[in-house]
Amino acid sequence: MEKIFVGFERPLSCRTCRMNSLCLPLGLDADDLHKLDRLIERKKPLQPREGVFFSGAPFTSIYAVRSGSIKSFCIDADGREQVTGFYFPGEIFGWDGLADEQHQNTAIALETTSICEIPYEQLDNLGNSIPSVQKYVIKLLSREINADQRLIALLAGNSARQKLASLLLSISDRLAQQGLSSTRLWLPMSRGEISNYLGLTVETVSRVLGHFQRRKYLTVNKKEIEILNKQALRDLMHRAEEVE
Amino acid sequence: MEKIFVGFERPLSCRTCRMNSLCLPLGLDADDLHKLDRLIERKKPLQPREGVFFSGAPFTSIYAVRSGSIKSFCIDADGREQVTGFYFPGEIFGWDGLADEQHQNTAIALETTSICEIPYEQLDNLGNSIPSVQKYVIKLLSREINADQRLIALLAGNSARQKLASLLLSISDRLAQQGLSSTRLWLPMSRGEISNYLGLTVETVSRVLGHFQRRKYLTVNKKEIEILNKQALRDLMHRAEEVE
DNA sequence: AAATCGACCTGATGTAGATCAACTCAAGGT
DNA sequence: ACCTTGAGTTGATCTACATCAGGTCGATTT
Repeated sequence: MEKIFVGFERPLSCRTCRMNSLCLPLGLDADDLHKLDRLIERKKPLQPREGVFFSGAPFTSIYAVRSGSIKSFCIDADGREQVTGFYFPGEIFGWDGLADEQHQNTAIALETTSICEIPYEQLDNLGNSIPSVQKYVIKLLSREINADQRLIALLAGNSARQKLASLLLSISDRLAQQGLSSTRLWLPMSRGEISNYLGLTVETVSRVLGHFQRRKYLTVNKKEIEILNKQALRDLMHRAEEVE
Repeated sequence: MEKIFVGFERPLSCRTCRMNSLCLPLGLDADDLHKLDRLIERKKPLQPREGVFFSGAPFTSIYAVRSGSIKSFCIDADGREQVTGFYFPGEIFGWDGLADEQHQNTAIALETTSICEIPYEQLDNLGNSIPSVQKYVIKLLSREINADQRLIALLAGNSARQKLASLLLSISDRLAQQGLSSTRLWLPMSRGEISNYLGLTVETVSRVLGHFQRRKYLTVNKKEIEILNKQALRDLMHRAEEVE
């Protein structure tokens, strides 16, 4: 009684999913993979702005992005939204609910997005019989910690140009990992979401993009970015000053 | 064949350690607790500025602070130090090495500090036979993620006053958790370390402390802080503006 | 006790990025 | 076709914080 997927994408199982080297590369044998397969729910695609989970909701699952993109954010004490992450295909999100069994963040789709839902309790049970599953969960969590700490370092000690260069390069790298172009990118999030994430204002993001364009580091066409001089952006992140 | 601890502190075992409700509250029975006990090394106290592990070193263990305090930091591409965390008694650090089996950060003692070393491989093995150990490791990691995300929100969207108020309240709360005073605190780190952590300069930290003092929110005497009006600091974090 | 040093404070000035305001442009709606 | 709406850009101005430049103080050295 195989579950049949009816959308426009058809990774019928984790076995044939082109993400499986990114998403849950557990080194499972065919039998275990089958077990994993059965617990993962391939949900129907999310509409743009549709929510995956909401702040305060009980934690039940983690999620893998299959296509599209996700932003997660929290609302702090004074009611302002704070974007905490963007997630692209092959990436896993939703860990924020694990500590207190209740989500801290809200996660919404930035565009039409399909995701796999992985019920945590079942993953946990699977982990009891297959030790590598637990280990992989731990590895994913520690990667999230490293990513967050990189962001902390970025926010604490860098200029607007450095922050934006860093974000663009990060997105470029992450898209490249799934075999997409690393130089022509489509930004699924708005300028407001970028600026919020980086601790800047929309105007500054706009001006920095203009600056990069004048310098011929890239071209901007609405949400489409073409990176022309990746090295210049990389240099910018290291040397604090730009050479004229 | 009990292990005898010869320092000036004597939590002979996790069983009698006054931290055990914070450090590893695993709900283990006497037998399992004994197993845990045997793998934990209680190291001799660290001198101020002495290192626990260094960036690039292979990951072998995680560590619990028994007394004193730790700062962790990384050196980014352009050679600048970036403080990524402060750790107080009852808190666990060292997770940053798990993802790549190699530490991203360096951790040093801020004062005379004693720590417990928990070899990760052995903890992992213990986890194979006692499921709650794995689960607790996962919980600790997800707490670290939540803490990092709070810091991200703080760095991205707040003023110098809000950042400093937030740090002081966080330290106050964490000291209170171990039954110490939440109003009289000793800051083990320098102004430079605080400013670096918060993405500010020493001068700004100094001026903000001066400002808080003039407002009678607290008194400052070198590294000794007495909080006089905790509510004012809390208000500051929420309402962006101060009432005159 | 004089000199050195490092951590911290304080004042004057500079500036990156915020804020305020006006405008363009594309997408819907009527 | 006209109006509305919201995202994005651009320019003028403002300001929180950085930077620069002295200071004080206490600990350590000579």
